[in-house]
Amino acid sequence: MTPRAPSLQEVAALAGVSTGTVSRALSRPELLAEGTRTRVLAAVDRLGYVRHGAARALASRRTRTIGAVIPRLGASMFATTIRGLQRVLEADGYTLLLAHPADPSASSLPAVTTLLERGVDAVVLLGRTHDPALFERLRVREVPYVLIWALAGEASAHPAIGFDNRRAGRLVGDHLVALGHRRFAMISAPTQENERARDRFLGLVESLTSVGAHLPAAARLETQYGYREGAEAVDALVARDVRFTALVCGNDYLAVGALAALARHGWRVPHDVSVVGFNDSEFAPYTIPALTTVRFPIEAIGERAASYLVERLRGNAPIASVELPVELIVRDSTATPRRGPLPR
Amino acid sequence: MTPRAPSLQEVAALAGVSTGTVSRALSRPELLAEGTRTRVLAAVDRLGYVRHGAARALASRRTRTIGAVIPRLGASMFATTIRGLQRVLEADGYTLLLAHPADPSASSLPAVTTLLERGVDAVVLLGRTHDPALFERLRVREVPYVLIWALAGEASAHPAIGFDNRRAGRLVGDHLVALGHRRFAMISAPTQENERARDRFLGLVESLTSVGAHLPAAARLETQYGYREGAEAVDALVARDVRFTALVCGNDYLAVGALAALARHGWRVPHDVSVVGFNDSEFAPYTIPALTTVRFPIEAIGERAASYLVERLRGNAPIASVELPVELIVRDSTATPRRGPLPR
DNA sequence: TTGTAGGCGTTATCAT
DNA sequence: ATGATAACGCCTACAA
Repeated sequence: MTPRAPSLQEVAALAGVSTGTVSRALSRPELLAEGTRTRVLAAVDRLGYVRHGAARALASRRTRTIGAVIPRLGASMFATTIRGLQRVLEADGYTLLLAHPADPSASSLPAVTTLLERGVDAVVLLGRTHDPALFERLRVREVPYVLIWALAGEASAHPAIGFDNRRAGRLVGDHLVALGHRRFAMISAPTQENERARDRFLGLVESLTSVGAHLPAAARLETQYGYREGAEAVDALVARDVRFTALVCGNDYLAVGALAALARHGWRVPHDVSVVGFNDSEFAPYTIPALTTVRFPIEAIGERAASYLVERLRGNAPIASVELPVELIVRDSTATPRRGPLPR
Repeated sequence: MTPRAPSLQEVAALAGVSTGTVSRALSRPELLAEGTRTRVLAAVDRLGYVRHGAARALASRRTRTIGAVIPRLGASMFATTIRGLQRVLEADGYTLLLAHPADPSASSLPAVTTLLERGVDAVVLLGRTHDPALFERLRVREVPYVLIWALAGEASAHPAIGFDNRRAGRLVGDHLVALGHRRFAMISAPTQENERARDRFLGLVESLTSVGAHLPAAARLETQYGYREGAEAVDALVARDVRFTALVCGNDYLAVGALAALARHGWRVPHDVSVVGFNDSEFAPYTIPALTTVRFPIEAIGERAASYLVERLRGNAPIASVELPVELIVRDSTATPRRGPLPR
């Protein structure tokens, strides 16, 4: 009648062995004699026994749990990365514990503290900008960690797995410049608080200034990622009477929204305007006519981060930092250069 | 020099009190005398003490952890729901533990087992289709749970929080029928394995058959969610020479991809074809010209599920089942009925 | 190959 | 308001 979950003791009693043997049957079955093992596992099965994680953790000083601090979950790019993480971790018997800062630009220290309380064996941090106290905490406790969507060397010596957003920005700039564009506009996330948006912007500018092309302040809009926002940004550019022949969109949602708005204003892509987007999402907009895209290895980031940590926890010293490749998928190479959109 | 994390003992020693007092200072500070409390908290601070979750869990038989089984993470709809979950849970001191079935249509039982091993206080399950053995496990252990993206009464008496996909399908059908449409096409996820896709489809058909409108087999395409897939589906419909004046897309990614492909084929929306999408993602495509959309409360699902469980864990008996409203956002009401697209 | 027993760091109960 | 102490359920030496 007692609905309490069965314990090791009870399994041991039923199988006629000691608790130690049951424990071994579950974690290192190869150490047991064939007969004992089957008998024990049968008892486990019969009782529907499930190991007690907290007790295991307390005794073994390991939780087989990995924590991840992810702001802006809901933006599907990070969700896809998490899926990569989870897939690999699960294969090694780890579970993923999620935490997020109160607000995307807030400190991750409280989130990390939560994770440490939970006893995570390792931590995944998104981005490169973090409170130094946070790293100190991790160091003191000797908890391995890795940054994702960030690059080592970017003002930090932490292990990191990601790609170069700045290089991606340059890639876009170089492509458009080569097509003959000189007047640009850009819609992006707030560069102040979003380091990835900032890098993409900086890379673009780097490329443009090298050939004397323009990206005047009036042609730069910062907004949240989303279809609606992309469309509204284009409306704003039109309202401001900004002239440009190339529009760079900080991610693919913005790009798709922008395309719709451009069509509404009667501008043809790529005849009147070239449009380029950075492809954060898992739903690649490659087939949208004329939209050129930078493609990122978003799921690979998660997978690599997971393998790195798993290796670390095995006591190995895997390669600490990985820069994954970015790729430009060109859809507007034919028409160069454009007439340029006219004000309304 | 020992990098071991400080324990309750050490804090107690430093503060000159017993471990019990330190424990209370952290969980129920109001029980302590003003002076003792500050003294203890100072010691906590000084040592950088962090509670040991496993030990806490072992002693208190509570982990303050909630598990969620989410297939297809990466599809941003679920990510947004998770964010809702997490936001509310965090406010009550809970942490979210993620698990997922090996493959979206596989049993969730192993995932739930993992979570139970971790000692989760409650479980969130996505969808209504689950192994009965799973519910049995939860019942035996008296672990509260709730289904999300599902409705109670849908062949189950489990607590559930979601919306009626079937009703959403009817909503779309009724709208299009009222506009005068009689020839339909639909692009959706595989209805065999995706219960939400199936419900949307069934609802649509329900509405159509009531007025004798068509949705012939040749006009139904099943594919994965994505821009590319939406575009390819339209190409396939064209290739098959299917005639329709209304196209229903199973989610918004498909819809956006389809719109692009329709444009490529020279069909104007909504002049030649009405297009409707179900809005799963957080990036609402409402501003895309002429795209009519069914909007779902995806984040609210997570929030409600979290509050429900938190209340349950507090020992209350909150309302078990919630049906959230869906909303049709019409963008094609003016033009009725259409000429209908011509084959290529 | 299997059993035994000493922790692991809290919480909760019971005194005081 | 505070202290002492017995669980909590398992893992892991170590012994047999």
